[in-house]
Amino acid sequence: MTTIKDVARAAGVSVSTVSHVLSGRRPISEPTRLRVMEAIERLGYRPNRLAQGLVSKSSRSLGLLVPDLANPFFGSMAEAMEIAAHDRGYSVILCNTNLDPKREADYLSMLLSRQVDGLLYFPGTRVPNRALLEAVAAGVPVVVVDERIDNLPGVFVDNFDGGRQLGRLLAQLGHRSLLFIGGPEGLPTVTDRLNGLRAGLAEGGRASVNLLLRFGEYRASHGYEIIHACAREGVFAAVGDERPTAVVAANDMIALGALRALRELQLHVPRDCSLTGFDGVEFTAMITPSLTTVQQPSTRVATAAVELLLQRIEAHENHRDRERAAQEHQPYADAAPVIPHVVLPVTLVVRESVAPPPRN
Amino acid sequence: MTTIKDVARAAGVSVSTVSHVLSGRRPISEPTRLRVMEAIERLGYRPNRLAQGLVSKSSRSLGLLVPDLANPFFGSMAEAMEIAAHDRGYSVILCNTNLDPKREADYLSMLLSRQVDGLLYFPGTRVPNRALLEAVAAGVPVVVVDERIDNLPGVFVDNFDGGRQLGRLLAQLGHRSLLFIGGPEGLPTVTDRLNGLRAGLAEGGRASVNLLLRFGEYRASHGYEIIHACAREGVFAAVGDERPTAVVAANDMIALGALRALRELQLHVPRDCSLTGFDGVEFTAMITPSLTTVQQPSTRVATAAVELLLQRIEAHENHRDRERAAQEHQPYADAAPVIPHVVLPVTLVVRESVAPPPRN
DNA sequence: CCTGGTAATCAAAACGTTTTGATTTTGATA
DNA sequence: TATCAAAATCAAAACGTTTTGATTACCAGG
Repeated sequence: MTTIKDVARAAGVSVSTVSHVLSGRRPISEPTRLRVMEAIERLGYRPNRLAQGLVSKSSRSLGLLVPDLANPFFGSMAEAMEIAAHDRGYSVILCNTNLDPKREADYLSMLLSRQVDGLLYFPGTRVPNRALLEAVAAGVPVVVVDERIDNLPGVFVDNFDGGRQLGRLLAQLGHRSLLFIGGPEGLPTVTDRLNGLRAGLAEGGRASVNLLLRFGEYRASHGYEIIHACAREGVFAAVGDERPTAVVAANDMIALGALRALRELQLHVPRDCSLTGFDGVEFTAMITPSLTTVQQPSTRVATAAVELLLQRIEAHENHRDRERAAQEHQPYADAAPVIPHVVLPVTLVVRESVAPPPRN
Repeated sequence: MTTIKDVARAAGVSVSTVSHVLSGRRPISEPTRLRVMEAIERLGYRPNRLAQGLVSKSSRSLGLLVPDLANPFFGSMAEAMEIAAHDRGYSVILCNTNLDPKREADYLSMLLSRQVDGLLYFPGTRVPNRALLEAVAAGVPVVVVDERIDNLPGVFVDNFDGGRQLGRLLAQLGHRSLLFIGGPEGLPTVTDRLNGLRAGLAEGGRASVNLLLRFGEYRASHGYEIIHACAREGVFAAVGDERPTAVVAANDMIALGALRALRELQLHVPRDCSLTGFDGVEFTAMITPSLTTVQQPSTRVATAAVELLLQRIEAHENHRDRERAAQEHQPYADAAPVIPHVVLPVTLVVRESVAPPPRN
């Protein structure tokens, strides 16, 4: 490894001069600058970020905690976030939590050890992770994404509105009996989408709709099993308003599994039963039938999250500096601790998987 | 931040004693050990990995360069790799190359700055990236995954065999005219799968098969467009052995797009045309019709890649140490520079998307 | 009762940077 | 020509660790 010392020696200047050439924090004469640059080039010098981080107390990296990268929703989110972070000079340390609180705690500790400047966190469970709250208490800037946690800053989509648009659509088509397959019960995304759905159905003129609720995981297998379980219970053999004529899945993966199961039950989508998803991942446009879903602006969500996190990081650093400068007196209490929640709009994408209910 | 110094002071011992308690490299008396541990606990001390890395010259982190996380194939690979790395005490820095050589070079430089111990690299183009080769030349251990690069160590699946199994299957079903939709022309995975396909067809008794070749990108849109383009050229209107009765896609994404297009052309899969994919990502089991594909053991590939990389890293470190110890004489030339290539087996998964060709 | 090895501890150097105070040089102004 | 500020440079401290002699205390073997 060639170090800044080697460069200094090669250029015949002091170490600090090389540093100043690189950072531009102090004026350097043109001839010296050129000599230094030449030496850097010639020796292939690359500053050691560990050393930089040690003195600057900032690693210029973010921790990304995500439940399940195999899910393309999280995949594209992670991709967009990494790109946004890279654009602003930050690296991303990937952590696969698998929704396991133990793993999360483990990762959090590692990330703090690595002096990350901030955390991008996808919650996957209802109760906020203890270790996360400790990290927040320890002063690490955090932005929560996708799933709301009340007193933490975050970026989300308007899940209620998405649900409402679905509800209106289905009501207008004439559906009076729905099966809602949620993710984990009580999770804000699930609850908001469901409440939105109810509101939309009401707006669509269906005052009283038969709404069957099931909860579980955000996975294809869950959608698949719920449908089969319902079938075993005779749900789809019922008549009149007892029989659901549409399945509303809380996300696209669940819908995918449900679609598979419906097909195995010889229920044609959308002829015998409509189906909707949520998130709008790429494959929903490609499958047969193409899936009616609510599209999240994933890139915008990801960018907004990184943006917000970097803002917080800067604020945090300034705060620390100010504290250090004026440690003897507290001139004014901290400004109102507003917790920013960015909410982005969603778009209903109507595709082949919905139709009026069968009449019989 | 509480540092090792604070702990030392609190426990009434020297800094090096604390370090030895933590590392176990020198004996420490039980009472002292307990006092130190208590202080660590009480102060919530967490060693600063930047500082550790600076002195140990190892950041205990790996760079992961992946073309496109939105693709669930790469998503699950990345997930499995991160988990394997984490299990062995390494963190993963995520880099989204998007197949852009400029971005790759950029990331590589950043990763070297960050003193990563090794690189996990998914090549996406035929010509190996210049910057990557420079990194290798600079002595950074690299393991290439999925796509072969001849003189770099790597982990791959038996693409030829996968192609062959598909060929045998289709030949046995009676197909005599196929459309192969590849990824980028010349890419080893594409070529191997195609050559395997040919071999399989021959083995299956179809000495001469009409094989129409198209190349492009590993994306759904590519499969979609190729099918439509072929239709415009009248490929599917041809008669006899001119008309392909099966479409072999070089991966699942292409197959997904092709399926969509075939459906738009009113060609039923598999009645009018069979279809196969490659990789075996989760959704292939869920779509309609479920997709016949070649399953990669992604977790095993990922684990093997991490394993191999860590081996190389250790070897590299020992090598450096030995060099330093015995710098005056070269006792023996380096052992034969064997480039390990781990090849893992694939599994043909036959599902609904294939059938005998229509007879007419 | 000495000898030597090991256990236990400490002090100091090193890792590669940035930052800061001090010093010298330069150029313009009075 | 003397003065002063700004420009240009350097030396040294600091960041939080690990590693490595060096030192002391202890105990067993002769």
